[in-house]
Amino acid sequence: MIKVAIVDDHKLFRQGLGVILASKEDIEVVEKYESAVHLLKYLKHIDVDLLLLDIDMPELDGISAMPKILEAKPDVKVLILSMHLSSKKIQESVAAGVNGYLLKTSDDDEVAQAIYDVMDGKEYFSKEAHAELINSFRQKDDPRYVELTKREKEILNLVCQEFSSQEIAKQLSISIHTAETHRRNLLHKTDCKNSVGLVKYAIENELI
Amino acid sequence: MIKVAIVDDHKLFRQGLGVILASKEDIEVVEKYESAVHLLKYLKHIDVDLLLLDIDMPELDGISAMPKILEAKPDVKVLILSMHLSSKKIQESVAAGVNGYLLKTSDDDEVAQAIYDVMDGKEYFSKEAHAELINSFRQKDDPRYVELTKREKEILNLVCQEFSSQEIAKQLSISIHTAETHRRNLLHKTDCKNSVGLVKYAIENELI
DNA sequence: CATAAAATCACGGAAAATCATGAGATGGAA
DNA sequence: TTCCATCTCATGATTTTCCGTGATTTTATG
Repeated sequence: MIKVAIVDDHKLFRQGLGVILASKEDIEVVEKYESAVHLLKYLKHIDVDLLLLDIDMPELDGISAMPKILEAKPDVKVLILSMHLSSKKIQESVAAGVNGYLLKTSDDDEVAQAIYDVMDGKEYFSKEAHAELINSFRQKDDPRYVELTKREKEILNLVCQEFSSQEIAKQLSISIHTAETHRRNLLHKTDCKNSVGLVKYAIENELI
Repeated sequence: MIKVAIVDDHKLFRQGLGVILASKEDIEVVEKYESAVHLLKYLKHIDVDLLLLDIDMPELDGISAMPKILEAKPDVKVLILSMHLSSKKIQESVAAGVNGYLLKTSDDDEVAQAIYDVMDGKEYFSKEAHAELINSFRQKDDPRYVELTKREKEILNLVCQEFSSQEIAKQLSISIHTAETHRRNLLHKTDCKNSVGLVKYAIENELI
């Protein structure tokens, strides 16, 4: 029997998925947690083979929790089960060390298949996740696409908090000229006309 | 038996909730639909007492579908089952004629109770939904809260499209002074420091 | 019609953002 | 070590935004 734990803040979803998986051969739902924080509290002391992990959760999201999850239980397999079809989320998930990525639009058979695959040492990414990744690579070939540097993201964040360049400079202990240079570079890189565009860019790309 | 249909784009959720509700006395899950569009296609010809309706769905969201739902089946009861705890959504739902509002964080017992209540001719709003509504009323009593005028929303839209006051004035064939006055008033009304705040306000309040 | 709300226009000035350009310092990768 | 990206700082100019204030016209509504 594969021992599975479900981590999702929607109780109805936890309950429903639990019932569905319980009817599968070889799969046993041993635990359910309403948040990554709850999971981490008990993870070390429970016997579990695989986690079905949601991303959107209060306090601590699934991806951010990955380092601590792997620290507490290095051998546990992790399947992301998210509603988001976003290349950024998928990439972050992979970088964080998950073994697969599924959508909540999938059905019980796909979840079961993913669990079997992952427990077999393979990876499992849903068809949609795959397509989304491929698509995002195309975008990267787009000359408009550019990565922002760490510092630029930092400045962007402060801009989005309605701080002026002067205030940003003060907070980061840099010259206002530097802050303004970063803003200028941000405008160029993102191909925006003004800070209004920057906010929208930041929101669209989930940088804030 | 109460005949219930589930409308949600997450198949896992539909399946899970279906299994859970099937185990309840007096409740029979007769149909499941992956979108409001699918529901509307068949609604007229099926025998159903109550809909468990999600809000976030591709093509047509649950709230926007309400007029057509009630047109196709005026006597059907509708329970919103959403992940969003947003006073705006709740208000829109009520205005659209739903009989209750539940969160996906609730459990099977609450859903069942809500179904019984609604079929009894009562309404059912979860504790959280209630609290959120009360809270939003407080905000309305807050002197900071003000409705934006039609023209202001128009200007806000253009601001959010990265237009300068000059360009806005040109597009609307008004003086730049007028455009600036509107922007000034927008900043005051929304209690923002600069246009960056305006964009965020517009996005949060779904004005763009 | 009267009153209020909304939309319009205007002036002057301070602050901030945007643009063009150049250049030194740093730290990591080839 | 050389090279490159990043981060840093700077000057000078122009445009845009933001603020305070006040006023007229238009529109909606009781």
